[in-house]
Amino acid sequence: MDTIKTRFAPSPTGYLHIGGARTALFNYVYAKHNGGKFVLRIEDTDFERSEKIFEEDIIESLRWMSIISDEEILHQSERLNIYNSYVEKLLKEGRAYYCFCSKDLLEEDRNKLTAENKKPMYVGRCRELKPGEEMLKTPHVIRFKVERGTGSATFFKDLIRNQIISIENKEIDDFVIVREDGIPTYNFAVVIDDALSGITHVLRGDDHVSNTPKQIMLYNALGFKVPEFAHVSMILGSDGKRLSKRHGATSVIQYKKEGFLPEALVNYLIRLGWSHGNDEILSLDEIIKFFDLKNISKSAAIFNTEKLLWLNSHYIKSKDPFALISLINDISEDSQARLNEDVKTAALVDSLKSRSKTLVELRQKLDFFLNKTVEYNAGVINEFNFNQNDAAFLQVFKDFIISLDDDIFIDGKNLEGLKVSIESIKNAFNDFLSQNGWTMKEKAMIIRLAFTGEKVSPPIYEMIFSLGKERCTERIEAFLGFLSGIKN
RNA sequence: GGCCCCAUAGUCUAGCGGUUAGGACGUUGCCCUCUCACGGCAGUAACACGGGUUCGAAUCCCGUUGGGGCUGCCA
Repeated sequence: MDTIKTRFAPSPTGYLHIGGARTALFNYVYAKHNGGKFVLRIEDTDFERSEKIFEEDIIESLRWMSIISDEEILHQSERLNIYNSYVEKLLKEGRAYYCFCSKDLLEEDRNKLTAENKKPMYVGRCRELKPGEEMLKTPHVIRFKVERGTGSATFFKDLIRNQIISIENKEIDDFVIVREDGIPTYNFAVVIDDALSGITHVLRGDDHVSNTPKQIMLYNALGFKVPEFAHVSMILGSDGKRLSKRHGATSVIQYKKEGFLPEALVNYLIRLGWSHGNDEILSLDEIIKFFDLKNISKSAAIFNTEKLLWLNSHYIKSKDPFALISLINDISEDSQARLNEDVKTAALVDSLKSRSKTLVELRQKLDFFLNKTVEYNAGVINEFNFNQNDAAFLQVFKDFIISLDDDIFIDGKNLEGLKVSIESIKNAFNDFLSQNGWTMKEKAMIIRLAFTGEKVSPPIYEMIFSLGKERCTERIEAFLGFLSGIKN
């Protein structure tokens, strides 16, 4: 048996969307599971809509998900003369013919057939034509001559359904294989490329099932070995309709920008339509290890952002804070300050990572720390009836901060040291509270508000550590000032 | 319209002739707790419908309904 080889062949007419990403993933893990090869091919024969930036986006998005081509990436636009030689062959053997019907005429035919409630197909006007030299100088396309024997059908076994799908030839048009501009169409180029590059298994979207018989005819006419086919169901939007921009982010790059980790997207996408028992959390390596076409679902799946967010928060939680800092910096806008890769930032990131579903959200929660000063909001603060006693507490608390041992506030990247520091702050603070007969519960909120201006914040100890003595005392004073302002 | 495909909770799924129909997301309640989270525990909710086949069908067959795809000189 041949070594298994799969491919992902997108057209660079848009950013890589999650449906394509899932197809690429299926191809990649199937090849890898079987010790085979995965290749990428750019189907850029639609010159009108293909753009280089989309191609770059596709490659970069796949690379981000760790999906990398095992061979040089092919471009159909560079293989035009290869296709030509095969067209000649078909023409010579009478398996293809020139068609001079104008687009208007075809349109007319189609309308007529549709009006009669018939399938709009090419009527075969030029099928038996023997054009001379002069005629060939006029605009024409080349069509494949589909065998018309009564009852003739084309079939293939779909590996996902594990079932033969058969389509009668009368349902299939004499489809165009070379356009008027001499560029081959998808159905033609794809067959030649797959055959020539030795693709053994074609895993693609459900939307290609009706193309498959056409392609099989071409494989046979060209004398190529027909590969195996597996058609994966599509991803639908929350309303059960085909996924589109209406459903929010659809491109891989958008998910990256919104703070998703590639592990989460990969895990989500593979579980959308494939399963391994009750396993939910799967690394790429595990997916490759367990992957089997038998476990791919036949039905379409609705994309569910909630579950993706859950997986993303899972992977965020499992990461080292310094790794998170650099991931956040990677996706930060130019206008945003870069996070320092120091233990002060790491302390907060570490406590915030279980509170964030995306990297973007995590970064937002760091705003209070990144900003020079705090904006206090009377509305929020008035929800708590602070009085003179609270102001007095803050004064004492400030003294407590100042009294803290300077050795606690370490620098560098020492996470072990961080644990010790947090423990020291915790112990000192608890002593401070109990000596005065106070509890954490009754004092936490005012401290939180003083440090951040918000009702929600990272834990107090981490904030004391990360802000440091000076910024803590500054904020306490600023808050005290604000409090006296709203009292008057 | 024609052709093809699909059908277990709101969502993703396990199941492959005999199960109290399992897991996960979400959601609800409780516990933990300095806020918010995390975590733990508990609850919630499904075999689209109708016929067969069979001692027995979520599982096999047929039909209905519903959904999706294709019906381009796009891929």
